[in-house]
Parts: sequence; structure tokens; C-alpha cells
Amino acid sequence: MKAGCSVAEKPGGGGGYQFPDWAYKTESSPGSRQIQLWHFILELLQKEEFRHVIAWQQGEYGEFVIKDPDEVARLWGRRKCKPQMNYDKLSRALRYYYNKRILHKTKGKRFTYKFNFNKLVMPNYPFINIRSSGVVPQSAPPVPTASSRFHFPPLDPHSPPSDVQPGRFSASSLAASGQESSNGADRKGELPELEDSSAADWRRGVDLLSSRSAIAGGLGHQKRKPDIMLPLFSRPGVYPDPHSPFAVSPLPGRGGVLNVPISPALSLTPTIFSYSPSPGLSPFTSSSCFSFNPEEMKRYLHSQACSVFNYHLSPRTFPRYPGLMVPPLQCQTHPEESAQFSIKLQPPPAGRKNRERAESSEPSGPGTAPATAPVPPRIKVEPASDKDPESLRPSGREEERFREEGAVPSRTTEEEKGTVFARPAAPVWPPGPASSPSAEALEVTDDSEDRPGREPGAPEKKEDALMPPKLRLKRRWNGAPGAREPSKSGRVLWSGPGPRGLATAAADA
DNA sequence: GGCGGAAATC
DNA sequence: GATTTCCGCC
Repeated sequence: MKAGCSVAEKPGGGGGYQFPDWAYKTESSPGSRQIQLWHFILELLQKEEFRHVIAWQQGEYGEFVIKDPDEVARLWGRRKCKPQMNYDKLSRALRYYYNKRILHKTKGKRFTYKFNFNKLVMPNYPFINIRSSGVVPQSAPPVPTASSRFHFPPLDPHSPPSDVQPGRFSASSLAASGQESSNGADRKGELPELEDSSAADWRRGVDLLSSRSAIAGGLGHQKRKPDIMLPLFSRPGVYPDPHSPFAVSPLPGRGGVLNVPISPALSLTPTIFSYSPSPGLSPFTSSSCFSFNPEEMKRYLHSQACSVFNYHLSPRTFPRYPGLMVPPLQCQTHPEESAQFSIKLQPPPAGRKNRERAESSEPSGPGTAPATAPVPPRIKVEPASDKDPESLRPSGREEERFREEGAVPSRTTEEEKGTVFARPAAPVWPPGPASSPSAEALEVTDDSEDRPGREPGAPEKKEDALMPPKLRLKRRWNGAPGAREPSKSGRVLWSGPGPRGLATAAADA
């Protein structure tokens, strides 16, 4: 099928959308016009005609099953003009996403993977309204509050410009997710929380962000790519799969649909979920829309957020949305782990080599110095600094893994993960004034994946509760026996804000 | 099946 | 940089 293998494979005049160049590349692959695999996977998932080949998994948001690996591989190979493509190769590519935290494997389920929409989606939707019911670290992810507070600007190419301006939004996204080093510390303070749930509020948030972006824009403007709004969400309800994170919105009309202008100008991550239909699959062009079910996304995102908090996931998954508020004590943990959760030590990622090394040379005890490095503290404390936490891996993979491990009996490093990382608990949002508290709480807690029942987190002092979780971690960390300077050996990854972030966090506290 | 290193490719 | 290809290992 060489015919369809031109590099860009844009639908061009073929009756599909004409997508801007950036739709074919991500931040991390500037210049590449090739669709990325995850993008392609989403495409397939979006299409009912491929349901028999790949489909969203029931019960798990973002989880999908490759029902016909060979076919998926074939399609992918076709798309990429790699006739020799097979599932083995494709899966290798998918595995590379583990590190990027775009995907992770659902253990115990064949051909089942799960998108990390926290990673993919969040950076793109910093406008999601967050209710303040606690103090949250700067790096906290945008987590929906008790009620449906996803406020998606109506996307209509023909809508009046006064509504939502793509450019503005994009800039907002950028401002919210990028520029950390330049103004990340200030952002929190200068931006009032986006509260509650009206379109006006949403707009206000956009305005706020956008005004800030004017500042940020001055700094990173050159990098910015053109902000373009695509008509990707022009058709609410296209997605028929109730298990899709992009399921049909229950809300009538466009109001409930995630009409999000997609912008490449997202510096936070190379894996931004700037989904656009891939032009290579011609049948796709007819329904190139994603609609989000706000409720489901809310639950999913909240669970993700709690996971991140409970497990110290990389702050990278937490774009800095000033308005984001996550009730720190609401994320539950296992009863057995809640007591010791405050600060956890995490061994380095146990890649095969590490595992082998550990097994052979260091049967036990952190006291023994590894052969290679002088007593690298086997601690993972993630940085919330401006630096890309990803670069601080090897924690990344581990982060992905432990979440899975929580659910599945695990492998070699289970002792590390099993104890260090228990499953995140069912998040319970505080009742929001504008919502129905009880219903919401129930709704949230019934979320599946990372939420086993549990007792409320260990009670904390009010001041602690008001303190950004990361700062709390810092305090505990500092007070913890054997606490070390985060910077030593470079292997200690501080999960709280970086030095700078800490300062600001402290200031905020 | 799944993982991940390594080198090659585009 | 994002795969693709190959491969050994579990």
C-alpha cells in the first residue's frame, strides 16, 4: 500500500480536514510529520469500524485492548509504510511509551494497555476548573471537582470570536503548563483559583491565564507554533463507546463536549494529547471528533490525580495549573499504608539490569553500597522543579509500574512496590457548593482502578492540611530519620517542589 | 506475551 | 526523536 504511504498522508483535499503541520508532530518531534503510534492507536480506538481490532476496555478509563494484534500491526505498518510491521515491533514501540508515560501495560491482560490521560490530556486542558478545597502543590494536576466542572469552550468555527479564542486558549495552555522556570513560582500567587462552574468562570480563567500568558509569551514566544483551533469536536457524540474516555457526552449539545482547541504550543510535554484525526486513515476523516464525557473524565482524572499524589508520580504529569486544587487529604490510601505514606522511599527502578544487579550483588539492605555508585540513596523523591522530571528517570517507569502492580500480583520488585506503592485510594472530593456533594462523592469513589476502599487518611493538623502536599512531604522528609539532602548523588529525586518551588510553596503556606 | 537493550533507520 | 528491527531473557 505504498500509495497511502506518503509521509504526511494528509487528507488534503480528500474531503477530510486539512490539518496544520503541528497536528502531525509533537513537541518532542519537531519536524516530524509522521503520526505517532499513540496517536494512531487513539484513532483506531475512536473508530467503531475498528472495534473488532482494538477497543476500549470496559471498566477502565483509557484502557484498551488490542483484539487483533496482527491487524493493528498491519494497519500501523500500512500507515507507516512498514509492511514488515508486526505486533512484536509495534509492541516494542508501545513499550517505549511506558517511559514516556503515555501508556502503561495492564498487567495480566493480554494486549491490554492503558493510556495515561493524565499525561496526554491534562497538559491540554489546564482550563479545567478546579475547586479549591485544600492546598495543592503547584505541580498538582488539574483535577475536576465534585461536580461536572469541565468547562469546555464551545468549539465552533463559526462561533463569534468573543467566545473562546483559540489563540488565547492556546496561549493559556502554554502559560499554564510551560514557563515554569520563568514564572512558575509566581504563577500560583498571581492567579486566583478558577473557581466553580460557570461558563463565565471558565472564561475568566482563560482570561486570567491568557493575561499571564502575555508575560510568559514574551519569554517563549519564539518557540511557539501557530495556535490553531481544529474542528475536532464539532460533532458531539461521535464516539459510541461508553468506556472510552472520550465517550459521548451526556450533556446536551456542545456544552458538554470537550471542545478543545488543540494547540501544539504546549511545552509541558512532548506527548501532548493534541489529538487530531490522522489523515492516513481515510475512513477516519469523517468523524474526527473526540468528545469527552465530563463525568467520566472527572472520575478518571481525579483517580489519576490521587494516584499521582499517593504515589508521588512525576510532577510532570502535573502541569502547573494555578487554579488547580486537590484536596490533599481526600486521596485515600490503603489503611495499611496510610500511616507511613507521608514519605516513602523508593528504590530505583528495577529494570532488568537493576533487578539482576540487585539480586546478584545486593540481596538485601539499602545499607550495602551498589557496585557502581557510592551509596546512592535508594529514594525517589520527585522533583517538582522546572526541570523535566522525566529526565530524572529511572523513576518514571517505576511510577507507571507501581500503579499496575497495585492491582496485579507482581513481579520481581514487588517488595519495593508492594510496600512503597500501594494502590491509590478512592478519592473523595469534598462536597462542592455548586454540586450535589453526596452524589458526587459516591460517584467519585466508585471509580475503579486505583481505588480500593480505605479508611480516611491519617488525620493531619489543619495547618498541614492547608499546606501543599509537597511541602508537607518536605517537612516530613526533613524530619524523617536518615533524611538526606535531595541533591546528593543526584539520585535523590525530590517529589516536592524543587528548591525554588519549595521556597514558593513555603511562602504560600 | 511481555520486557527492554542496542543499533539502525528515517 | 520516534520509531523499527532484532534479539535475549523472563
